[in-house]
Amino acid sequence: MASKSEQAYSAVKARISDGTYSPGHRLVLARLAHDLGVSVVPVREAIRRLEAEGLVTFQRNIGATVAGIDPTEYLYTMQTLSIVEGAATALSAPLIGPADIERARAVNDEMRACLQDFDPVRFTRLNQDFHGVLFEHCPNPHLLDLVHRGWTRLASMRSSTFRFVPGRASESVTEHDALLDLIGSGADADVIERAARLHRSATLDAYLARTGADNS
Amino acid sequence: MASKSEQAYSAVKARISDGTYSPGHRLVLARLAHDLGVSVVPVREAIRRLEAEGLVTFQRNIGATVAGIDPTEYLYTMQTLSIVEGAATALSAPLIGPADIERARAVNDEMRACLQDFDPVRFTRLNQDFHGVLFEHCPNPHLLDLVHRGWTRLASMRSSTFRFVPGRASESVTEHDALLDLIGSGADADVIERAARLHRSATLDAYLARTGADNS
DNA sequence: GCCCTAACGTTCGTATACGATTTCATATCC
DNA sequence: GGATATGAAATCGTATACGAACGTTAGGGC
Repeated sequence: MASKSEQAYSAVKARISDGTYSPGHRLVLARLAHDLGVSVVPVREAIRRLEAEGLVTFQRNIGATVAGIDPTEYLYTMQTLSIVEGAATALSAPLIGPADIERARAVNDEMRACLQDFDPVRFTRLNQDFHGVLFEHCPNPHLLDLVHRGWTRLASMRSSTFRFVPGRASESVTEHDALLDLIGSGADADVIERAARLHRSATLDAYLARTGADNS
Repeated sequence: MASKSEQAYSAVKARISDGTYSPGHRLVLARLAHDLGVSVVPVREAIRRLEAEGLVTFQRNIGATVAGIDPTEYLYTMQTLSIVEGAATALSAPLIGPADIERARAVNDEMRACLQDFDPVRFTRLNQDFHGVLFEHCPNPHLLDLVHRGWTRLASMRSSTFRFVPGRASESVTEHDALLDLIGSGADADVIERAARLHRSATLDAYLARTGADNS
């Protein structure tokens, strides 16, 4: 059995990711401890871990709250993610075989099929599966960890994802195919890195364009 | 006054960075608590934070040990650092003014002077100061945080730094000047990013060449 | 009517205590 | 003699308890 700390960590993280605890929600240690059936010490540890990942903000003698979806935070996260995802893709590319590309292609076809009856949660999941196949052979686990942290952060503010820019989803699927072509043809690492980075930052640009339009 | 957790965190981190606790050193909670004059709960929190930063490894029901200087870990950290430093430099470049460049140049001159009577600790500190000036205006705090985490990781295994490849230090100083020239001349972000990334990965390459020579 | 102050309740911070798990040494059996 | 089981010691994991800090509200003074 996992430790109580792990339980608390997973439980709170899940509730943040699925939206049960919205941004700004106050996380009272004693209350969480009661709800989860454990004492406050493991809950404290869980909260501090979540703080280290940027999912909650913690103020001494005040308490923890679920981290907000500040647009600038979103920008920072997406920009950082574009950098580490791009590098991780480029590093992984030489190790990706034809079988992997076939699997990625299959996932991408599912994403294309998902464009009708658009389900943002399912689409996001498939998107992670797609890039997961690419990163499977990533030779640098540290870099991969940074990618996963970025994904987790995005999940906690997932109201800011594809849901907001539906047109971006179909572009994304097209770019996936192009990326697979590049990898399959053994393109230079520089070219692959640039493509992967732009793939992510284009989503950010679409978001910025949309919010810019809203403000005008 | 800072909380006991903070005290414990800073104290243990400092002792890891300055080498008091060498890699592999076992960190016993009760012992640390006694030495620091606090109880075990704050020490636990401190250890978990250090674990999140990768400075210590923690095994359930077994305990914590100072993270090792596994050569592959060094490789991962340096490679990741080359990526995030490169990107951070490129993002910061447009915001760096002539006064900043002058300051960076002054720090680099200090580094050049430091090449005689080589003091690796001082040199590493000046190196961080140099890049610190460059990152001062970095528009993405997340990215900057990743850079700082990388530096901290390197500090914990600083026996793997310039001390091992003395010839690399003078190259580094020369590259610093070239980098400042690039930034001052308003070069493209791509060019600056590539130069900054190579600047870091060249140190890694020098290390790999040296250890490779040792093994043959 | 408004502001300042003080007391209250809520929540966090830390210490202590006890139960759970692992490890190592020793003794016993094959 | 070697391998395995058993015990004790060490260490971690968690619960509970109490003290400290913060925010809020009620009361009094201006």
